[in-house]
Amino acid sequence: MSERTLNEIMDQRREKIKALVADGIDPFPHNFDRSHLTTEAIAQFDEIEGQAGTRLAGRLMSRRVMGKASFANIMDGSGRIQLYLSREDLGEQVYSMFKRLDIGDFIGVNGLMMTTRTGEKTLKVLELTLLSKNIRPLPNVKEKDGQLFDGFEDKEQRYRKRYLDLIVNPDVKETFVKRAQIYKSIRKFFDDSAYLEVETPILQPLYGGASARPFKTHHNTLDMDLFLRIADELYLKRLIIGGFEKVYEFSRNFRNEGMDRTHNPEFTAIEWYEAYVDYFFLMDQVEALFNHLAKDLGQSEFEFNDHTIDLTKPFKRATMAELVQQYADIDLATASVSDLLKVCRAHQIDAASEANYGQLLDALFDSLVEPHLIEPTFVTEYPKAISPLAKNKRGSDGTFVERFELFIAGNEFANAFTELNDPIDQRERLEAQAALRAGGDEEAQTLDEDFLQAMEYGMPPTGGVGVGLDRLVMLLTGNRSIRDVLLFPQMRPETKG
RNA sequence: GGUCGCGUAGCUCAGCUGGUAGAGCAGUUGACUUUUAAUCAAUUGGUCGCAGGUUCGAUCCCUGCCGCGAUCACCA
Repeated sequence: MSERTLNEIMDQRREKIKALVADGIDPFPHNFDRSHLTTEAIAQFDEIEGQAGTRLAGRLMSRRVMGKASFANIMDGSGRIQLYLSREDLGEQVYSMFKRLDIGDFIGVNGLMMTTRTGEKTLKVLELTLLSKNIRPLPNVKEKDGQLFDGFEDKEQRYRKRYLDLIVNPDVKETFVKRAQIYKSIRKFFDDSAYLEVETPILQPLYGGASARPFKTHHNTLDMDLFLRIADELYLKRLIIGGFEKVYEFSRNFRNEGMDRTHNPEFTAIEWYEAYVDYFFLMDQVEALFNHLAKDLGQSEFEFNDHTIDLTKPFKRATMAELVQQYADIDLATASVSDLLKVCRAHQIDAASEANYGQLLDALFDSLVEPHLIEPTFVTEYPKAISPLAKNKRGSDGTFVERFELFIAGNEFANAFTELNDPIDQRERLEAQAALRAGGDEEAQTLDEDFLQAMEYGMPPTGGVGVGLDRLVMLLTGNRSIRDVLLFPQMRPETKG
């Protein structure tokens, strides 16, 4: 990093500030009254053309000085507009101040709309006010007809300095505007169905509701360790027990695990719970939610991971066993645990020799089936062994539970079950998880005594769903990396050497 | 965590399997009153990611480290 060169540029700009102050110009005034956004001024051109008093503000993005007259572009939150400035209109002093401005400065202008010889709607500037001085050079970007030249493309720097990315790369802004639309659309979906939006603790004395390793922190006054939540499930269920019959939460979760294209240490899930419904209801509801999102975004097909996904067609449904049977080519009606282990070994699938039927089925599913699930597909009937919070499949021998996951383009998008509400069964299952933990499984769930007590007071039949929101945003915005849908993705600290 | 690739000016990139670096833009100075990646002329700017090693000599070859990307393993 050549600090020296950069410092020269920055020194020059600091000197400019001193010179401006010496001339009685405030480089950082406190406000500016705008009459229009840049895009409004263009859209309302016919009404305001030629009328003085059009006041715009924004960041100076480019400049073309031709002696006594200049063109420039400013950018505000809505877009860009061209300015025309001349010595004749501004006077010697202001015009020469303009010539000493830098790309990146904020300015306010007052003038009138006109059309240039080449037909571009342009503000002819009669008054110019410096609003904020830049001292650090912006990435140098040329733009023509919406096309960018040179630009700011270093992925690492774009994530580290997202503010620059937002200034310079317009589609980045679009992704986050869309993310906000998606949140709004989800809220509307649930609010319109009489759901209550709730907030539950992020700092938890025990963590649960998912299988993952947590972040740990410490509260000084209480002198106790706390965990950042890995899921909000157990708290939402307490609310169902408490009598809120439909609740949802946008839950920022934290998992102390690996990072890659689809995993950030903190991420957002939406979870919702509804009393008296089962997973059949939830499947229809999830499908309706995805439909609703597609409709709100005005789109039915989405490009994601090299696939075109239609969210408005009916989603497929199949049991996990059917899919494993199909893709692993085994007859599950007769296959024993050791048969499943053999198939795992044959496909080089990592499986412990003491793994049970459910774990092996899940391992086969992950490796052999998941990648094939491109069209939206509900996979139903999960093994009980990997689902400690889900209710037994009705009319079955207890191997399977009433659970489904939604897969799109080989990725999981939703996880839901008919919730286990039998406090005796729940206690046994969490005790089994605790035994696994004692045996060294760091991801096994903890036994939350307060949660079990809550359930002992009685919990109605309930259905619950979790959807990974970041992945959903990836799907709906066509981004391949979770970092592209998070404004400030987690990065390793940048150190010298 | 494993494997592969990348890291050169503020930005975008060249740099011959070794002789201590170039361009465009940005910046600075000058010309130019309808340009739009404005143009023209001149000019500043570099610990070539960091640390070692090989060599008379390293941006280039080797080793380690740091960061990023892709991919595999685990998770949403």
